[in-house]
Amino acid sequence: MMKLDRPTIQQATIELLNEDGLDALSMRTLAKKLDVKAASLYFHIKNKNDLMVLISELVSERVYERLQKIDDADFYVLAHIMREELKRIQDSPRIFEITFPFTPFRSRLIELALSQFRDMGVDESHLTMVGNMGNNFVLSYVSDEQYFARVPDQKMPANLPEQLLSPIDMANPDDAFDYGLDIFMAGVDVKVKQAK
Amino acid sequence: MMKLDRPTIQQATIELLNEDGLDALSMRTLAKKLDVKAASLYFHIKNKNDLMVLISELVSERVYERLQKIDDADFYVLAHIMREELKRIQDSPRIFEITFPFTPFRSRLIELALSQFRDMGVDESHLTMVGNMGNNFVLSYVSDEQYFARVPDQKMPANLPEQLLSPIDMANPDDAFDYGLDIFMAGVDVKVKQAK
DNA sequence: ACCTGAACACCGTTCAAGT
DNA sequence: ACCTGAACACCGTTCAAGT
Repeated sequence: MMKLDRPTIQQATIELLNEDGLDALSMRTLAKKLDVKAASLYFHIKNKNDLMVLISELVSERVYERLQKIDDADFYVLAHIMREELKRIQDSPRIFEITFPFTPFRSRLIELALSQFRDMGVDESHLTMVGNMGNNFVLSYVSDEQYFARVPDQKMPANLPEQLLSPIDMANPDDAFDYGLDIFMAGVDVKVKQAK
Repeated sequence: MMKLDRPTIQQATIELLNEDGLDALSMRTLAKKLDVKAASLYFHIKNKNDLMVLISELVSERVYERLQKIDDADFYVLAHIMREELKRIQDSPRIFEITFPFTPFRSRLIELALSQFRDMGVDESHLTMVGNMGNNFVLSYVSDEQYFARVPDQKMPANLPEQLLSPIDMANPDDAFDYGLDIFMAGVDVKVKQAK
């Protein structure tokens, strides 16, 4: 029916991810969704890893484009936009974790974050550490959000100390994200001032 | 030859991980290493996920036992010991990420970390957030360490801005870890004082 | 009690062959 | 140029059958 091309494959991949998650995504299920045979996909994409990179690049591009429209965006802004775009695709944080990080748009985001930290006063020798840490914070946070949104409450252990971890206080996930981001940014600030 | 039991399987799994990594670990390769057929493994363990949990529990137990011997261990100590034990098994951070977190020893570690943060003055409503963040920091850090130790330098892009990211400044990975941990702990401190 | 042969229902990927 | 049938070399898991 529909002509098969990379954007179509990309779109179907995202739909499949949002329906059943990364573990259910195979070249065969993807082909079935597109009413095509698995082998056909290989005419348009090199392999499955390529497909994963395509997704991480799409997310990175969306984040990058949104940031272009904002003047003087700091890491607070970057982190919030990144989280929003990651949340649009189920398991996208895991995809970021398993793919090679230095693809075009993702590299630009890294450069951007690094320049933001440089502006905060972080010295060169610690820049990549801080950049990685900021990146990992956002990825892990959204990964946890998506994980606990899927794990049914019953599977949570009932004998936890004072019910502390039940739904991982995802009651106010937005506040919790801001709180964590504050911790990170305040910590960076302290270290910058210490160095002076 | 050797009698097959859970500890033997556990040991072989760790050796296989340290030789070829998680992606190369299959029930069949594991069986081959033990001079046994894949089906035999299922007499001793429920399934592959069970095996992954076994590994995460082993690491957690080692961390827990070491912490028991230290009086007044704070999160600095916990994080350092956790990193050391994670580093002993290739891809163990990824195993932590894909397995259910509330297993016996791992739960104890979580409780321990939470009580450490409580002692620092973190209030109940933010405890799990801070606990998750500390946990994610250590896991992501070791994951990155192991990742960049395996990716050959040639695969790194040559056109990065000022060579900033080349070996991800893994020149002094220990200092970088301390720096990141300082950021986190200092940030927590700031937020605690803010709340007062 | 412990192990295996054989099978089932999947994978990712390749490639000659079709249109 | 684009798609497919068929195959290859793998997976995790089950289970009747063997000892």
